[in-house]
Amino acid sequence: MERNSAAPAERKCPIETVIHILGGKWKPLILWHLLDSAKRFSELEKLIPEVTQKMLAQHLRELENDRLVDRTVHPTVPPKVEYALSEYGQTMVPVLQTMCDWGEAHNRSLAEEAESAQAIS
Amino acid sequence: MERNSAAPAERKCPIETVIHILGGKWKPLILWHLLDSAKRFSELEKLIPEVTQKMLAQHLRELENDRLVDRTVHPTVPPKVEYALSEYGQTMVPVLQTMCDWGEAHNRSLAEEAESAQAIS
DNA sequence: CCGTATCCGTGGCGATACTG
DNA sequence: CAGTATCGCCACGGATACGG
Repeated sequence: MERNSAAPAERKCPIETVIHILGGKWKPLILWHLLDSAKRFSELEKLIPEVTQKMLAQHLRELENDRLVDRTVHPTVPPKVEYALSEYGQTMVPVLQTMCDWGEAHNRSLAEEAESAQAIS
Repeated sequence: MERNSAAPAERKCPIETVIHILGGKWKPLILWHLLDSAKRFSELEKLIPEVTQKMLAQHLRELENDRLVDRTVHPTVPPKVEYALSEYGQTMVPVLQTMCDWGEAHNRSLAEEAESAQAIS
């Protein structure tokens, strides 16, 4: 591991920090799904069908280490574990939102481009 | 290549799009340095000493393909090439800014944490 | 000065099987 | 249900050398 949490490197631009923290393939998706409410492990698996158990577990660990999500274990049988955006994780919401807005606009402009290209042919 | 530009995958969350576009190791840094003014290839090399020519060239090409930067060739001897944030690239500024702000705040809270840990010992 | 070409190592990620 | 363990691919990225 060692790619997350307390990287000793000096970062000229703080953007690097963000990239580093949600640099996993599924990190943003996971956070996105946790935005509205806490989710169980199996729920996240269903919400993101393409992700493997390994990566889901690994990314959740890293997000937990970075204090962005809280992991709550209910001592029941069968075991029940819930993941929620931590108070600190809430501070990431504007970042997620801004990125999401831009992504939407970008996708729309791509769609328009494809449309006008089709109009030519 | 093939990792950038016109990915056919359906993206549930537009955040994926952003991640995809500035998913390179040096992309955010490059854009960051282009924020205030256009830069030459060699200037960017000096501003980001750790980056290799290969990666700098590769990332600049991808950013150009994604319409985020404009590449201007001055037909002089010796050749002079300038890279600038395109008009479309300007729309990315708020994203960069938000991420940067969060990164700063995060680094600060990490520093405080280290400080209080030191106070104990 | 501004790149491209080639070789190669690292690690992110997937697939599968196993455990408390 | 909620994970861990192990194996292996391959794309990302670094180093070096070469071309316009």
